[in-house]
Amino acid sequence: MQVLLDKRLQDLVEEYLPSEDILGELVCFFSVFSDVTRLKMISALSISEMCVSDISSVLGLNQTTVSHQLRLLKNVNAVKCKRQGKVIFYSLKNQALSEVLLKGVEFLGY
Amino acid sequence: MQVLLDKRLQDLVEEYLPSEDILGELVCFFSVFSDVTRLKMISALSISEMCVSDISSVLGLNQTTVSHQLRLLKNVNAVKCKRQGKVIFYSLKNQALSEVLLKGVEFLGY
DNA sequence: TTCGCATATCACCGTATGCGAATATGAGGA
DNA sequence: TCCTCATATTCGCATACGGTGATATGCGAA
Repeated sequence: MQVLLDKRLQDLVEEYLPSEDILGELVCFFSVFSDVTRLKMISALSISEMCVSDISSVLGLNQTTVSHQLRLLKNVNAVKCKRQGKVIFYSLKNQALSEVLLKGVEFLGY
Repeated sequence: MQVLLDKRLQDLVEEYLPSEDILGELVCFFSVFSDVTRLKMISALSISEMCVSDISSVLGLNQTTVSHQLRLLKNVNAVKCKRQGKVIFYSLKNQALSEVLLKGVEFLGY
């Protein structure tokens, strides 16, 4: 195996490569977008806050599935929730989420 | 299960929800960023084109692993390659990749 | 406090994914 | 042609992940 990379480039890579910690956080963040169910949920929530039943109903998903993914989205700080009586409303925590999604659409050329 | 969503919002969601096809492509695209190994490779390639051995060497990854992930990245149009004798150089296909990565970093607050 | 309803958690299953050893391919040089 | 070397592919393994039925939790109403 013949390595062509010169020392200067190797140093550059080592300098700019994010730390293992940050890489892990990035993976968590981008994992949000790497599943069809979550993409649908993000899309829906980018239009309006909704309760679990709303999401479940409008997207035709099992309530358990929605709940499962919402916990995941909450764990990575993608959504926040507020309780209102028996109902819990979820909403996107950050505009950046929609922007990232748009970047993806842009990349695909739509 | 009590659905609170009104008809207008439901229509909006149905209108703006990307088709199953596009959702699938988005998932493929974002999957690029949802693995530490691939993130490292993208980071490295955003600095300079490199051959497989370079990537393998500078990132301390098994050659087989690198090859494996490069194929995946090529399948989703994230990288392109050019052969030069026995060596094959890989590079990012599109600036949007680095931009998306930056959006992620931005979201995390770095 | 007991009931009903919205949501969350648990437990399990099937599948997808990443890795790496062994092996194949394919290009240049002898 | 045959050998070498860079890269790709195959295959099997271990693990992670998504979905879902059964069940738990927590809140409001009665």
